[in-house]
Amino acid sequence: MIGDRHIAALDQILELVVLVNDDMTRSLARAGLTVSRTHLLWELRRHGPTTQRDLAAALKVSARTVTGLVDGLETTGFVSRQPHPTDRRATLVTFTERGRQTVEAMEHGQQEFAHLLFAEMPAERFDGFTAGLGEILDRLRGIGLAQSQPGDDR
Amino acid sequence: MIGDRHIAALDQILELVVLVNDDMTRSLARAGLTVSRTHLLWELRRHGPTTQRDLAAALKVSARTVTGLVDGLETTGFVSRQPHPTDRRATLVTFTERGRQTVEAMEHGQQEFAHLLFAEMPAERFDGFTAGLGEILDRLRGIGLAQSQPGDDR
DNA sequence: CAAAATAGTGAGCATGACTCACGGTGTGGT
DNA sequence: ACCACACCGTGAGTCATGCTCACTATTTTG
Repeated sequence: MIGDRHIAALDQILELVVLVNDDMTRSLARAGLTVSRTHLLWELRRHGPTTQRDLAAALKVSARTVTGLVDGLETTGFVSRQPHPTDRRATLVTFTERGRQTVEAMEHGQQEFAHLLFAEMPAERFDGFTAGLGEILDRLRGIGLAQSQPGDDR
Repeated sequence: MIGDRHIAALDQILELVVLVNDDMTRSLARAGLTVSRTHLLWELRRHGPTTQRDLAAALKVSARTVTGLVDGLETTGFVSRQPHPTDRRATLVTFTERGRQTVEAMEHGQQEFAHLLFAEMPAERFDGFTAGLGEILDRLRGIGLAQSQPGDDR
């Protein structure tokens, strides 16, 4: 029956999630980073100097969590805290030179990773994959994600 | 150029990872579970009553970590510790009735989730997707996963 | 039978997430 | 102009997950 093939495909997706997660975590550890702290650096990359409050909203975590992430990134020299020019309550988080260079190196590494995954794939298969993936993403986003219960993770 | 399409596809994959992770975590929280504890339950489901040492090997974590996971699952009533019949050093971790029912419910939920993702997808697109996904998984597994540097996670 | 290996756990550490409470600052209503 | 309220960041404390080191109890091995 068809159902079995669907379950097998879901198992493949779950394996992909695990492999990609593990790979990212290892790569980031080599660079002296964690996944959460990297999220924060990417937000800085997108939006430039940002208050901790805005970072909390963008990363969907509490303000207290951002304090901890910035503490860590400041200790290891990737970002620095600057007073906000007009609001003395707020602090602006900005890249240090080292932080900026690290993020640029990560962007380059990401391109290499994409090349590694797709470079030798026939165009037809690549297109078929992205078409299916796009549809799956639409459903995941659309269903609100809150009702379904995959119940497991591999 | 083609490279841009590859990067876009990688971004899709990273979004998928995030969405699936978040959805799983939420679903499990509703059931009173966490990802790691669920891994342990699935191992019990596959292999029946198991020593903590074997669970540690299966889950690729330290023995000490298994102690903590079993502590939590025992407190919330999903598993119980039984003395090993022949080795008085070891303990066998077994399902409680509640634990067994919970895992069966999760399996059912996973089937619903697969149905939700794939049910209305044309067979041709489904096949194209799984073909591409299979090739990507082969590369991820094969490359050892340790050399590449995606550097980012969304 | 003594020495070495194994099974589980206590203690202690780090990360990342949360809440609650609190001090300092900005803003709006009267 | 002022006071009450809202907002920003952080200290303190909690929980889950991982780790190592040290220890006891037991089994296996030489």
